[in-house]
Amino acid sequence: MTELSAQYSPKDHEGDIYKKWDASGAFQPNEELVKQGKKPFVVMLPPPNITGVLHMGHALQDTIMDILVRWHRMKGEPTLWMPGMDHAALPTNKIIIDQLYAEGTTKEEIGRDEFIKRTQQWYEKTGPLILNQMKRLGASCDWTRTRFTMDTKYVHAVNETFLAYYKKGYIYRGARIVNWDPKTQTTVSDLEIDYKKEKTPLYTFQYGPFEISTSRPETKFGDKYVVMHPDDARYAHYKEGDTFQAPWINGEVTATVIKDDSLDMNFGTGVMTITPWHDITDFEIAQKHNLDMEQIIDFNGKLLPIAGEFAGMTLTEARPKIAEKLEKMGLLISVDKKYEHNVALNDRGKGVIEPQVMRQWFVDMSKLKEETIQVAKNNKVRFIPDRWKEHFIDWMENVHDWNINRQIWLGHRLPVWWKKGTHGTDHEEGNFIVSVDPPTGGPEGEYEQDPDTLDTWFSSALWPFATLGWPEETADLKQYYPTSVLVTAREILYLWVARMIFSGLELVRDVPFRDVLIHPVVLAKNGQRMSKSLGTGVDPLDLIEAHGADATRFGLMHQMSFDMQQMKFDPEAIKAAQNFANKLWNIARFLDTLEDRSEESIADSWIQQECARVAKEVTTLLGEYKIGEAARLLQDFIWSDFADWYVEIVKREGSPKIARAVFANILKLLHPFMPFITEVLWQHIGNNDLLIRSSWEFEKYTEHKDVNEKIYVFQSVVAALRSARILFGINMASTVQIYAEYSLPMQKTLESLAKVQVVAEKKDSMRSYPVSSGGVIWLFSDEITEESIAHGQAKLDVRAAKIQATIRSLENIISTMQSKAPEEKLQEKKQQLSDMQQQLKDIQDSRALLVL
RNA sequence: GGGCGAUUAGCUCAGUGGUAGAGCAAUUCGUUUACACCGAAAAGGUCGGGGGUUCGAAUCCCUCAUCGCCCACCA
Repeated sequence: MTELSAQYSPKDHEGDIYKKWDASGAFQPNEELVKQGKKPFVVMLPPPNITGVLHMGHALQDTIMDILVRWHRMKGEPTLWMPGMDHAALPTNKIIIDQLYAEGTTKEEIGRDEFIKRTQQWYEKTGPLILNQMKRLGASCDWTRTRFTMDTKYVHAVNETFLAYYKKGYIYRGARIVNWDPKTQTTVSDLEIDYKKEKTPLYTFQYGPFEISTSRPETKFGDKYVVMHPDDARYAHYKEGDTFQAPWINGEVTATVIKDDSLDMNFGTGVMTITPWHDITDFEIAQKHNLDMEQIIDFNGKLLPIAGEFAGMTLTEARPKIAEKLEKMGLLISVDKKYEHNVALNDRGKGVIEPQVMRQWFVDMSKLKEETIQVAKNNKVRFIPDRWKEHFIDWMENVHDWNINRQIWLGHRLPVWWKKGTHGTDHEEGNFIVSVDPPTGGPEGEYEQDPDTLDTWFSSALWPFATLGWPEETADLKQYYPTSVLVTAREILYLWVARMIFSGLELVRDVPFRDVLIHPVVLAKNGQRMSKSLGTGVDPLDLIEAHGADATRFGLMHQMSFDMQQMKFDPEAIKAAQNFANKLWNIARFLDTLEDRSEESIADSWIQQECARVAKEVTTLLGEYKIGEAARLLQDFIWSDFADWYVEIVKREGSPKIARAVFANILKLLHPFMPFITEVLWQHIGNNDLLIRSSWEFEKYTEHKDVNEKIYVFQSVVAALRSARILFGINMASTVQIYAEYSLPMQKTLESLAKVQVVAEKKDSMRSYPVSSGGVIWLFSDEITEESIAHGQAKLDVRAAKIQATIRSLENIISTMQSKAPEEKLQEKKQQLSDMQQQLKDIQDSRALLVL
């Protein structure tokens, strides 16, 4: 057995241990067990962006998954944690375009094929970075099954999905208003928009007989409808369809009155004009009433010829000029400069969204949502914490159709083939074929593939089954679908989780996972978002480097609870966890030096019993996903009970053999949380097998009240002696004589631990001191002086006052409980009261004796 | 506008009706069969404010305040 260094140095072990695990095949599910019919435990890694690097959110999420996975593996379940990456269409697209720009070229210049080649090269270069970072953290994924959303098979699954949805009529092409981002030249889904508050002047203009307010005069060129609420008394004399002439920006217009109940009568004048092509609610009104629509703004955010003299200007240029012109025409009534409204920005790149009416591909959600709502309602998919269930159902019930195509080159190209020259024209109808493979020949001539690609989430939605081989009926798919639990962040509940559920239900006919575990958001300690620009970011790899992977994991778990929506991350927690790891290390080091003796003490029974209790509780807690609580319980048990009490006792009496056996169980219990150090120590104490593959089996817990009682007396006597020593100012080095009126458990050990000598008879010169478990002990030391007695008296008064307060409250409780509470509870309180009264008496007695 | 969460010791947080807790920091003491990344002791809190229910509230209810997040988006 090699000697352990005085301190645990993670760097000396983590790399080797990880290699051992990986080489042993422990990361792969045990297929034998699957064949025997054992239910597998399966987790899909939410695929990180291939462009990404590990941040604290990942570290938290990966640790949670790894703990669950390691625990289930130890419980003897065939366990699969499937890793992979997402192609991250938008961020990668931007990176490649920037690279091309730096080289003085553009994507148009190099062409689509070359562009795709470049992205593939780039993927190969950066590919595994984040997965390798996960390995540093100890993630026990089955790397032989690593998947990427651009794998050939995965691409096939995406195409098959599109085809399947199309055949069922769930995918349609239609002219709808979409969120267009002129900056990145693509559409964006509703979920990927951020709103920013901005102060914008709110202009009120005269429009025929009406006053209308707008913050966007630059969109108003083509407005020819005024809308008001049908119940608005102010405008009751106008009828739907009435027309009137109004002088407007570029001359006289004929406007029509429309009544619609979606209007807010209390806003402004209660009348507005609409711009259906560039405003979502206006579009809805126009559709409802079958009104004309006209495009005002082009796809670069510039005004079209309809704007007359303003054509070609950007919106920001045009706005003040138009307001000025209307003012000169005498149509400007007022300007509210303090008006605040929300500006829609693209999450990625922060381009200002300019709604446009475009022909796009949509997924019709009306049918798909039904079953998804059902599985949430009947808990076939459980949300943890369950408060998210209602949110989820609410959102699902109000879900809009999903715009799935994007105007970028990077991603999964739509399996749609257009008769040459028809895409994007007015002759689209009937001129396309949806097919995984390109249509061959045909009398109609050549086809060309739709230029657009699919929303990244369209492919991510297939993750739980496309990774397992769907649409083929592979063995993996049969064995490992549905998966057990999805661990994810709140922010992608709709974006991703919802879409996986309806995709799984629709395509594989079962839910993709049973439980959805939603973890808190990691914030900086001051409550700010972690970000590089704010300087609040913490790099988990720096933490691993400085404190070790185990400490990083354990520190995070120690701080975490699923009940929180956010956790303010304190790096001190990682440092504390490092100290804990070192403590564990040194316990092992001490046990090495302990020579065998063939005796047992009650402390041995006690620690075995406590370990069994903790094992039982940790098992229960993990089963309820209470990982933070389990971590805290383990640390408390190992540090306070095992190290501070039991190890001190076993130095002096008892069975080193039992000490080692309990320690081995501790390593097992702690392994899911701190895999590296526990594995190192497991090897060190002479195990040939790997801890990662050991079994989660422990002694059955049975409570021995007599043992507990003796340990309690022992601990309280030792504590009393320590207090007394300080109170009476007795030097730590000198031995104190004591006499107790009752038998002391583990007397020899107690003498050594508390530096006392137990004498057989009470001497007159002894001073009394109360023990919290009841009774007094008597002690003598030459060092007790008049002054220290006075000090002791004062302290005892303080303690007596506290006990008196407790007694009063207990008496209160008992007197009011008499009639209502159950007898058992009453007895418990009565017992507590009599204990307290005894303690108070002991203190009063000892105080009196001190005065003597 | 709607919703969710948080508010407990200097800091980060446990604590779901019955004697207010942990870790870290700060204080004092201490090298003893591993660990000073340690041990021991002592200190620190009218549980965000107000009201209510109850014999009894950090805990349940109402209300207000502050902070954070999510959803919707109204000219």
